[in-house]
Amino acid sequence: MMPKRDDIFSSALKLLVERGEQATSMKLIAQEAGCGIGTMYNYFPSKEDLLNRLYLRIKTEGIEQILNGLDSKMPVKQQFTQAWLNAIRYALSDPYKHKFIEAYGHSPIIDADVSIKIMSMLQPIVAMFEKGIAEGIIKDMDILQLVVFTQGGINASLMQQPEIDKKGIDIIIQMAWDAVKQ
Amino acid sequence: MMPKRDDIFSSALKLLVERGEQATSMKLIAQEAGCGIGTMYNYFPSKEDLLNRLYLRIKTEGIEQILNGLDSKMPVKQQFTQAWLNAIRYALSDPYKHKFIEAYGHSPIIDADVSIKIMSMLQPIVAMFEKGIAEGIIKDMDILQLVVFTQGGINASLMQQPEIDKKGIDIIIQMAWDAVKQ
Amino acid sequence: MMPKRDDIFSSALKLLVERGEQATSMKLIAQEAGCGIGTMYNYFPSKEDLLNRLYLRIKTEGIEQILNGLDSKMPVKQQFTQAWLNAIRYALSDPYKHKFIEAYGHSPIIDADVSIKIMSMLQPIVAMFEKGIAEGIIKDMDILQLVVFTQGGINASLMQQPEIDKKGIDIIIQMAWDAVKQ
Amino acid sequence: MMPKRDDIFSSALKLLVERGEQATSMKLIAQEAGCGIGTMYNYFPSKEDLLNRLYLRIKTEGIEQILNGLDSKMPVKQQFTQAWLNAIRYALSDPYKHKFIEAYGHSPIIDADVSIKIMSMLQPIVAMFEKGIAEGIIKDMDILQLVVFTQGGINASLMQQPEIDKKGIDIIIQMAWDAVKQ
DNA sequence: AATGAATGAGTTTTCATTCAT
DNA sequence: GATGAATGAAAACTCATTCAT
Repeated sequence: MMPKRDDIFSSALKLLVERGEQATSMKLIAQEAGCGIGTMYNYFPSKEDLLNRLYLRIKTEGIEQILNGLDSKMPVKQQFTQAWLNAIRYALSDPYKHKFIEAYGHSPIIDADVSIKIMSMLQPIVAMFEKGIAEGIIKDMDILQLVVFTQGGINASLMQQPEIDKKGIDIIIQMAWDAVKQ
Repeated sequence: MMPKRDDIFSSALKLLVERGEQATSMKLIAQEAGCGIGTMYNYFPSKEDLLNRLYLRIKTEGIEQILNGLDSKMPVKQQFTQAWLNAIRYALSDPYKHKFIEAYGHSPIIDADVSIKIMSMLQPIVAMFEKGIAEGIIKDMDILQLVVFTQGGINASLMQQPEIDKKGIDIIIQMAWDAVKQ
Repeated sequence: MMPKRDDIFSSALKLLVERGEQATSMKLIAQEAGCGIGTMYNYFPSKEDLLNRLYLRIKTEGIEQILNGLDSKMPVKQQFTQAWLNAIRYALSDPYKHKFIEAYGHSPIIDADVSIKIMSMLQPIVAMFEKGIAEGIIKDMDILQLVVFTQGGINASLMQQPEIDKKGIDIIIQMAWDAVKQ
Repeated sequence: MMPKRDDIFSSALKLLVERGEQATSMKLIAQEAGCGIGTMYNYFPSKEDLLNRLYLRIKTEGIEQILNGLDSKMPVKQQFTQAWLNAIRYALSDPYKHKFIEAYGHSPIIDADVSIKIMSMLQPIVAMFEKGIAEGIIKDMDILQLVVFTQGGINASLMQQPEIDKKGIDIIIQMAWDAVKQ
């Protein structure tokens, strides 16, 4: 669609994860993307903007993956398992993306409104937890807390163990389910 | 003991959490600490060294807090509850420290050997999980994974909810226990 | 050809000779060259690199001048006279260049390999001395020593007497010839 | 006599020659001399002053060595040979001192009046040349030029060949003599 | 639209010098 | 006198951003 834009995104992603924000200059991103510095500024008005758009895109993509194939009529546990399996597969499919999200999620460079925008996409997950609570199979507590705890545990596991296998994934999802189940 | 060194540590902590590493210049840290820039370089040979020593100190302090009052003869669940209660209290007692650890734990500026040094301090926690597994009350799986998942879930919850109350804390610890228990 | 690069070279030359390396900041060179500091770093990656390239360029230029019009078929004494006349004229044509070479030739900031590169350019001078020795009109000794002594004497004279006249030049060349002749 | 002062002098000499002025801090000199920084400032009011006093002392010492055993009633050629032999022996006895003189002789950090003070000590050498000219065995020209050329040639040779042997020394003195003799 | 040389504010770091002990 | 921690001005260098081509 926008091949140059995508080149810039993927170069930025790679460099930011490998070297950190401080050590990743606009010049370096341009070189890696195979374009001039000036060109980058035709696509993104500033470095900050580039980072924010990159974050938004990756996070959005990740959430879409998570929600993929999720059907609100499926049993809650099956939805839960499916969602986290999707999440883990996405993280493993491109470790750069997962590391980027972990590293920049709390960075002051990411605008607060981007974080808010993202939360709103998780509505189907919220609905799933609501259903589970209504059925009495999930702990009756603040849903955001349920999501956050589960996500925190799983992400930490994936950061620790990027070469995880099928059995490891099943174990992690089991832990996540045990944490939230009634 | 070393009042100036401590001043530098606490200014750096405050500024790094509030503004991020990029936006925290050595000059700014010196001003906040009430000393000259040169003085800082008498204590720390570089900015990188300052960040690493700060990370090591806070992480060490945190682990000492976690292990505080822990007795290997206590029942496993009681140890588990005690340890995470300690951890949460430490995080809440100084939110800057907790946020700093979360933000810089995976930063490329923190040397890998610092992370390794820290892992070795968690031996009593490892022993606790071993005991739990031997007694058949904790999932029989890789202990590091148990620690990482639990810590990830709890930390994410605390970042999300810095004003958590007693009841919230109990709920989180309950989730953590359910995640690891057999 | 490269006007900006040349501007930087000539400002650096002037300032380094007039004020010494210590007192010649990159900022000062940029101001004198009429460009921004950053621009200088587009041409030279460091101050050290700038000094070495300046040294190499001036020394190369000087040797080219010395060898100018030199014909290996000319009588040895005529070659000798011509060569040193060339050298002296070059030194007098731009006293800054001569002073720079004298001041920085033994400076620790100039890389050893630059000095070696330069020596290899003096091959025609070496050939001239070889011819003179073979003809029995020049002292039969290590050629490098002959070159070094002569050059040392002449350079010292020129540093001492920058306003030297035609007669003074002839006297110096005479001294140099007497020093090496059989 | 002033042991600490001498310690400072010899540390400064060593470091300045090995590392250059830029890379030789007052702190480093103090460490090498085994005293505190403050102590150095009791002996020398500034770094510049230290360098100038060091230069003056070494140059004076060198000239004293050159003049040692020189008798105005000795034949001119013998005086000449003796003087340069003295000079070369001094240079070889402590290569640091020779290199220091060569490196800092034209440095802007050395005050002009120090250079003038030194010239006046060379009176016996001047007298020797005058005697030689009067006797018709030395070129009838400006004496300063004779001194400068000879010294320049010899010094350059010594810098080039710090491991020179007895035979090499004789050759150099021969060249110097040939350069000035009628 | 694409480019990259030019820019200078801002960064990390150094070091001569001071002064309280 | 001896000391060295404290200082901050000044240095080398970086890099996001601009703009003429």
